Amino acid sequence: MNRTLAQEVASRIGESVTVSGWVNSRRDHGGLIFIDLRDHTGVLQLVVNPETADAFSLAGQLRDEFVIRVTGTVKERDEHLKNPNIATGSVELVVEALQLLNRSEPLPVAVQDEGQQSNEELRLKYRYLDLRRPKMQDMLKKRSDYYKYLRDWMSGRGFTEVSTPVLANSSPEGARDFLVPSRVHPGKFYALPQAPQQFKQLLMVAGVPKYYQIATCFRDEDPRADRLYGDFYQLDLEMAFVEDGNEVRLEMEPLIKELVTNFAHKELMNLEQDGTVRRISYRQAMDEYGSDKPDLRFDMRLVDLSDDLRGTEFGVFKNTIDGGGVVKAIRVEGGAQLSRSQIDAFTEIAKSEGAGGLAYIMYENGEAKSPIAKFLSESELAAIKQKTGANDGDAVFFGSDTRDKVNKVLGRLRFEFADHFNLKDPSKVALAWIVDFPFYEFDEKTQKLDFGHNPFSMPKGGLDAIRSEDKTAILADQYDMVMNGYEICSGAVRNYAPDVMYEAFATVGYDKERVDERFGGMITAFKYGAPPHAGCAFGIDRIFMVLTDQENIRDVIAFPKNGSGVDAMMDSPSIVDDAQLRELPIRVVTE
RNA sequence: GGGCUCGUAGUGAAGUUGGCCUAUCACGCCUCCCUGUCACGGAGGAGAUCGCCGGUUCGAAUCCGGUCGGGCCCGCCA
Repeated sequence: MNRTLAQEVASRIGESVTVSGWVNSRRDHGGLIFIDLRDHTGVLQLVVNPETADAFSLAGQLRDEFVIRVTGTVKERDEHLKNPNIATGSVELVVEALQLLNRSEPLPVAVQDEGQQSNEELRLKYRYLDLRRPKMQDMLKKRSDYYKYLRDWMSGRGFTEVSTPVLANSSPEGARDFLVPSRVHPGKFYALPQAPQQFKQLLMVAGVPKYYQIATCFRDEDPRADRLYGDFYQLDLEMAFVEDGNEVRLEMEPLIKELVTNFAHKELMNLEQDGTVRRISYRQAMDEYGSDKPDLRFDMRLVDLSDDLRGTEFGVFKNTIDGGGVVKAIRVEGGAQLSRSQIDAFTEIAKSEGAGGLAYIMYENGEAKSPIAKFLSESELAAIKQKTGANDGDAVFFGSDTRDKVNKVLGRLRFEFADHFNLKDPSKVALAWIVDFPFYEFDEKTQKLDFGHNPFSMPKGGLDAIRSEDKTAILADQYDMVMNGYEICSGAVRNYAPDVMYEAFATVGYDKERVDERFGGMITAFKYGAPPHAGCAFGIDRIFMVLTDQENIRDVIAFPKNGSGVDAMMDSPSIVDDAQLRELPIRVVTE
């Protein structure tokens, strides 16, 4: 039997075809029945006449989502019967034989894009039904094309795809691991890799010049709208004989730019004159945008006014500055139109980030209106207006606290104001590399030095730098790519020198034994002629989410877990048999 | 672990300053009518202990306490 797809039918007028699919809807006129048949290519109207008695009586019993196979003749519709709203609207299939392949109970979720959409809890529980929706079918297809694009591109650039183990070793320094007990070695555990970090570096030692893999990564950390619980995918890559992060960045930039323009058909903005992706230091990103993953589709930079307000009469600012803090401001174009209650809402957001309040100035009719204006001198007001670039109709909001706190508060407000004023143009993509991350960071809570981002990256300046006095001033040749406010890539030039590695870990309190215990395999390998190398990993689910205008990463995944790490459809995680546990051997202790 | 928020027929919503709620509407479901609809139309019908437990009250979907579940955010994510 020849099988035809719904969308092919239009080109086969006069022919007899057989089509299978689901009943999308049925319109029973008593003496004539229309059925919209749906398959993965679209919808096709079937017409069933009383003349075909068997088919007609069966058609009357069909319900939504019944699975059928029909044979009939493709007929061009009379002009006045054509439906321009559907792709196959100029034809219909006059049914000669109808076969019921399977029935369906009324569905617990909506499977049509039009009209009501079920809540996500139900959509996830009945994901196999939710995936019937044309939007989801589209997503699955696009995602497949996307993966092919990635693989073709990497392969075309001379990268070798290597699969690394899924049963690996625990690395407690990073995210929480998923542990897998070993039956053969009672009491010992594998861990699902958070990333194939060590394996890919070992491939460099092995002499693979350019490695890549679409790698499954596992992390047992609480999810977010842009971060899945459990497992997710990275385009993981590494290049040998690279000592400068620029080499990796320039190698990979074109892929991301192509994805934006050729694959997603969006407009790139914010590029350098020479067409490369802009590079911003971590320090600059934090100071100017209040974030290490700024959305650069809009400007709205943070402006430091501490010097201009050093002698101010306004107590809050004065105390902050005298105490070593900073006063910064952000200009919101058109912000003067904000209502009292809207400002209150933004103030609440500021407070939730740790601000005491939210001072502001509204510029209206040539005047600076503000509850704090009376405390500020003419010259101070002039400096604020000039430095922020505020015009009539704008508003300026202030943050006053330690530098990090102010950056955090104003960075959040920048994000929220952009939402409020619709500054996030979905047709545009702004990319940037955030570079020069601090190698170490001082943790206020534990009062200890810790790695800033990635302990495997090479400190700029090597051994000498690590031994220097001010550890927090050491930079790493480490780079993140940001896309419209999302971190989509993280990478580094790696530390391939055992002595630098030991020293780097010693600074945060790891002795040689502990380093050997944790990363012994890699350190040993580095003793046998490890080439310098660098690489990175792209969060490809997240990129796909941005490229397809989704705000939740679960919407680009076939079978995602919910925010509690539960797969509502499969009901995992679940209890296992005692027999299984005994074999491992593991005992579950509950309170 | 913390903050905010949501939970009402199979589905999506309304009602939430206590009484007019014996809970409203749309889709879906069931019965019947209908030969050109395409979100077909028409007539009728069934379907909800208002997430769960407790409290306040003459009276609770509505107020209070607790609890369970979802979502977003903070922490966390080398």
